[in-house]
Amino acid sequence: MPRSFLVKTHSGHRVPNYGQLERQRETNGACSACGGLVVPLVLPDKAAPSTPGDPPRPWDFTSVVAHVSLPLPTFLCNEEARGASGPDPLEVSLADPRAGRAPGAPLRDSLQHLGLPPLLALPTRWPPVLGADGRAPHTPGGFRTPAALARHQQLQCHLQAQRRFACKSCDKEYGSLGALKMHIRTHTLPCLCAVCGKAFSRPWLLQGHIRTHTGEKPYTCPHCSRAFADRSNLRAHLQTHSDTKKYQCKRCAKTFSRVALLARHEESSCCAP
DNA sequence: CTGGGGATGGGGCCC
DNA sequence: AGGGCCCCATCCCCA
Repeated sequence: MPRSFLVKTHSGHRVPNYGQLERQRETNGACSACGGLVVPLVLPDKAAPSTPGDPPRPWDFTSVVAHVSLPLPTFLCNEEARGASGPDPLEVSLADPRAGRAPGAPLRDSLQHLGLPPLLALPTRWPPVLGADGRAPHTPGGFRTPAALARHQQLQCHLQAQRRFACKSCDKEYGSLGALKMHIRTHTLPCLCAVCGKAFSRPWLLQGHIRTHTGEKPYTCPHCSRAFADRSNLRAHLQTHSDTKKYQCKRCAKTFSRVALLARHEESSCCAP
């Protein structure tokens, strides 16, 4: 059996000393070539006695040190992991220090080559050094505990809700950069009328204005054949043909075709109780 | 005072 | 990301 990837065994004490391994990692646990981690790995020990049918016992495993090309996240933030090409948890290479470099074959292939079941066990305590927020370094979206992930997602949700895009020319704020850019055009007025020089914020506003010069009225009322240059004005006109006006006075129940007419009525002329 | 046309502004959505 | 479009709103003016 080719076991050239084995660089350390714990024949004296079957249970690996993770504290020692972690101290080793802190001192020289990073791969000098790619910065990946060198972590303890538990593989079945074919030499250990085992009873068929019995669950494997700790002493049935041999702990080795393996080269992991990327640290494995424990809990992923969906938002941050989306779009990121994170490593397949099984795409882990085993290092052979005697060869001087990682063999390149994924751990899954190595285990299969050895006739071993895929990834019997990764040690439960091989965490990389974690930040104060529980996030594993070099692992976008990776967290050590569900609680750390939940805290992170709650914070991200809060920050997203708080994110506003403010206009520097006035005090308006918007929820997206696109909305802010659209608003900024109302200050810059980049669309100029070639006839009178009047400036507009958007091209279609300029087009509507140009119709005042050309007299074009492309929107025709189907009831009276009256034509309009603006669709909104046609819509307002259509209200005049309607029996039921859209806006109604709450005091006298009189209806109006426009909200402005209703407001004017309520402010000045409505005397009903 | 009322009704309505004309012109324009601006946010949001879709492609 | 940007343009086109929709919809709503507002102001001005006139009959």
